[in-house]
Amino acid sequence: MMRHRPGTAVLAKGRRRAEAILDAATALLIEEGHAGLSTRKVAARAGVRPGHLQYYFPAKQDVVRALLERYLARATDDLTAQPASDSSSASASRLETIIDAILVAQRSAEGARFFWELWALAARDPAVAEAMQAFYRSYWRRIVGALLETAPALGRPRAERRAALLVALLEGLTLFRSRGGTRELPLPLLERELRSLVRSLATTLD
Amino acid sequence: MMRHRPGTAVLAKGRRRAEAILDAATALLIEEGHAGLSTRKVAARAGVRPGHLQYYFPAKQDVVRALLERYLARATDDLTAQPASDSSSASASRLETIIDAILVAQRSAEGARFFWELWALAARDPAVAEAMQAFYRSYWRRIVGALLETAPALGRPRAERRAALLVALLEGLTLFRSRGGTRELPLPLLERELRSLVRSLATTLD
DNA sequence: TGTACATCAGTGAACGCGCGTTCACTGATGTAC
DNA sequence: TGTACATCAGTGAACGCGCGTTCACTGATGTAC
Repeated sequence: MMRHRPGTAVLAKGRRRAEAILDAATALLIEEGHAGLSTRKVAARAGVRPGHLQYYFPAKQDVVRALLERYLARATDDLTAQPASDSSSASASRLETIIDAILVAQRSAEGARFFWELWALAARDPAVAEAMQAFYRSYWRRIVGALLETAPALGRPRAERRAALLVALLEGLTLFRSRGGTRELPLPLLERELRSLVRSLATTLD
Repeated sequence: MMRHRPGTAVLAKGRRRAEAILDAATALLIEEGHAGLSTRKVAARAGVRPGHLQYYFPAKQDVVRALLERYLARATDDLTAQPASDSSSASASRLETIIDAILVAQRSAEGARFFWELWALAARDPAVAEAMQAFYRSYWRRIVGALLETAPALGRPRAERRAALLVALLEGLTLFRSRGGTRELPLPLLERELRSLVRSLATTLD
C-alpha cells in the first residue's frame, strides 16, 4: 500500500508528530552521538511506538535526512536574513559579521557537537554527505563574496582559495571545541587571534 | 582465569597474530569506517575465529585503543626522526618542513580517512579521545616551537595561539579532503595558499 | 635426547541483546452528501 | 445535522540479523630436568 511521502504528514496533528520525531532525533544525536541514534530510542523519546515511526519515516535514513534538511534550511535562513542588529557598528565589514555569526553558532557545545555528528553520519550516507557539501559550498561562497567586497584587489581566484582555508579553519575549530581539545588556550584569546588572521587574509596581497 | 595483558602476546607467533589483528582492524576502519568495525569482521579478516579474538584483546575497546596507540606511536616517530632528506634546501625553515610532512601524510585519502574515523571513535571512547588529545598537543607544541624558532619576536603566547589556529586549519583540511569537499578547488593551489599563510603567520606581528 | 608439564594458541557452539523493519489490525479524524 | 466512507494515526507482536562476549574444551609449543 502506497503511502504519502516520508515526513510529509498532511494533517496538523501528523505534522506536529513528524516535527516531534525530528526534535527527538536531534536531541538524541547531540546527547548520545550518531552511535546512539536508533529508531527505537527516537520513537520512545517522541512518544511513539517503534513500529509507528515507519509511518512517518519509512527508514532510519529518512529520519536523518529530514533532520539534516530541516537544520540546514534553518541555518541558511539565519545566515541569509542577517539581522540588522550590528548595523550599529558600521565599521564591521560584512566578512567580520559572517565570521562572528559562525563563531557564535559554534560557541554552544551543543551546536559544535551536533555538526560534528552530522559529519560522522555523512561518512555513511551519501545523501547526507551531499547535503553537507551543498551547505558548505554556499557558506564558502558567502565568504568569497565578503572577502571580495572587503578587498576587491585580491581577485576572485585568490579570494576563493583563502575562503576555503577559512572554512577549513572554522571547521577545524569545531573539531577541537566539541571535545576538550585546546583546554589550555582560552577560547576568547583564540577567537581574537582568528579575527586578526581574518583581517590579514582580507588585506595582505602576498 | 587471569590471562596476560591485552595485545601482549608473549611468543613470536602470538605477537604476529596480535599485529595481524591490528592490521585487519586498521584496514577495516579505513575501508568501512567506524560503523563497519566489528570484532567479527576483524577476526575474519585476521584469519581468526570470533571467540579467539578475545584471547588477544578481551574487549573491542582494547582493539581500538591498541590500534590507535600503535598508529600514533609510529606517527610520532616519523615526525620526531625528521629525515635529513630536505637538508638540501637549507632555506626551508623547520616550520615549513613540519607543515610539509603533515600535508604529505594527509595527502593520501587513506590517511585522511583514517584520522577522520579516529575522531569519530574518540567521540565514544574516552581513552581514545585522550590519546588523540595527547597526540595533538605534542603536534601543537612542535609547531609552537618551530614558530618561535622562525620568529622569536612573536612571543610565546601569541605563537601558541597561532599554532592552535594552524592545527585547526590543518585538521579542517583533512575533513574536506576525506570526502570530496572542495572538489572545485585544486588542492595544489590550496596548499600553496596555505604555505603563504603560514609564512605570514610566522612573520606578521599584527 | 626424552619425557612431563605448564603455558600459549586456537576451536566451536552458544548466550542474550538491541536493532530496523514488517504486518495485520484498530481507533480517530476529516469530508461528501 | 446525521450518516457513510475514505483517509490518517496509532498499536502490538513478531521477524531475522549481526553483534560482543562467554565458556568448556582441544591442540601446539615451549621449558625444566
